[in-house]
Amino acid sequence: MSPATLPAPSPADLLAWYDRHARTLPWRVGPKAGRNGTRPDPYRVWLSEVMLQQTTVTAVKPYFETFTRNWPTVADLAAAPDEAVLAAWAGLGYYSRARNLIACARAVAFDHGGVFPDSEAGLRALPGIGAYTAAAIAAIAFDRPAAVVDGNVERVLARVFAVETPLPAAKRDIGRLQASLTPAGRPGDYAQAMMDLGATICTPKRPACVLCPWQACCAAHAAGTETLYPVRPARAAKPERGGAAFVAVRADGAVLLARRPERGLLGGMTGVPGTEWAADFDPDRALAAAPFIAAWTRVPAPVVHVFTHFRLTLDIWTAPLPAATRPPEGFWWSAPEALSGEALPSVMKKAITAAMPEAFRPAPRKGRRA
DNA sequence: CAGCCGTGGTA
DNA sequence: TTACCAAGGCT
Repeated sequence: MSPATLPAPSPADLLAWYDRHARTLPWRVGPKAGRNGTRPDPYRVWLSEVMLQQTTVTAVKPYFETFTRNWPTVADLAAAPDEAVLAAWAGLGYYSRARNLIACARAVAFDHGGVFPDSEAGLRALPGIGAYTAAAIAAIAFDRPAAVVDGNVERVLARVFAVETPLPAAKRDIGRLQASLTPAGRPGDYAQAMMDLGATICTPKRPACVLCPWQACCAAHAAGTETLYPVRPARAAKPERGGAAFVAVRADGAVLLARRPERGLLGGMTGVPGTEWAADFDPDRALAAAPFIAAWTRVPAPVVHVFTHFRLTLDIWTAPLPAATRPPEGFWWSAPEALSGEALPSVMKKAITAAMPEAFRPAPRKGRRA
C-alpha cells in the first residue's frame, strides 16, 4: 500500500478536537480558560506529571488533592518532613519518585528562589525529571514548543505512521516525528491533546477510530492493523519469590514497625520486620529472622503480591506481646490510631491486614453500632 | 542498553 | 486467572 495516498496529520485538527473533548482534570487549565490567558501553576503541573509517571489518572487524583491541600506551594512541600511526604505518597508506588520529589522541591525552593526553571534543559537537571517530564512541564506550564513523548504519543504516532521498529528503539524516530508535528502556537494544549487522544480514543486494546480526528491520516487504520502498533518485544515470564513477615501486636493493639533501607525496593518506606524476599526462601527457617522470641503463629493464607519484576508469596507470622514490651533497636510501636498515617506500602498493609483484619478499617464512630 | 522500581484496573 | 499496562527515571 502507498502511504502517499494519506494526508499528513494536522496539529490544527487535533487542537480543534481537544477544544471540544478535553478531559477536565484537577491540575489542568482547560482550552477555554487557556485562551483567556490563564496559565497553569508550574508547581501543580510538575506535581501531577511526577505522580502520573507510569500511573493512571484515576490512581493519581486523590493523591494530587491530598498533596495540594497539605502543601499548596513548592515552598510548603520543601519545608515538609520527609516522613510526612512519604506517608502521603504511600500506596502510589515507585517510591523513588517520592524521594526525588522531596529533593526536587528543595532544589527549587532553595537553589532556584522558589521558581521552577522555564526551559527543558533547566527542568531536566532536577531530580526525578527526565526527558518526558521536562518536555511536558516546559510545554504545559511555560508554553514552550517541546516535543513531548510519553506512552500515549508513542502509541498514537506508531499507529499513524505505521512504525515497524519495535520499542524502545523506535523512540528516536517517534521523537523526531513529534518534534516535526509540535506547533509553535499552543504547544502545551497540543501535548495534552495527544495524551487525551491516546487515553480516550487511541487506546491500547480497542481504539475508537470512528471518533478519531486523525482517522483519515492514520496508516495503521487504513490497513486495519491498529492494535499491532506499537511493536513491542515479548516479555519474560515473571519470576517467583518467597519470604516471611512478622506482625507483632502488643496488648494495646500497637504494631511493630521499622524503616526500610533508603535504596532499593520500597526504599525509605515503613514496613514490618521480615526475611529477605528470595527465590530460594525456606519457610522452615523463617522464624530465625523474627525480631524477638515470642509465641509466633503462622497465618493460614499467605499474602500474594505482584511487583513489576517478580511475584511475591509472603508467609505472615503474628504474635501477641505484653503492653510494656520495648521495641528492639531501630523499631517502634505504632498505635492503632497512628497506623494509617505511617508510610506503609500496599504490600505492608496487606501483611498487617492478614494478621489483624481490623487494622485499616475506619475507626467506629461513637454512639453507633456496627 | 537493560534491569530495577509499585500498584490497581481491565479483558 | 493470567497477562497487559498507565503522562518514566535512574543506574
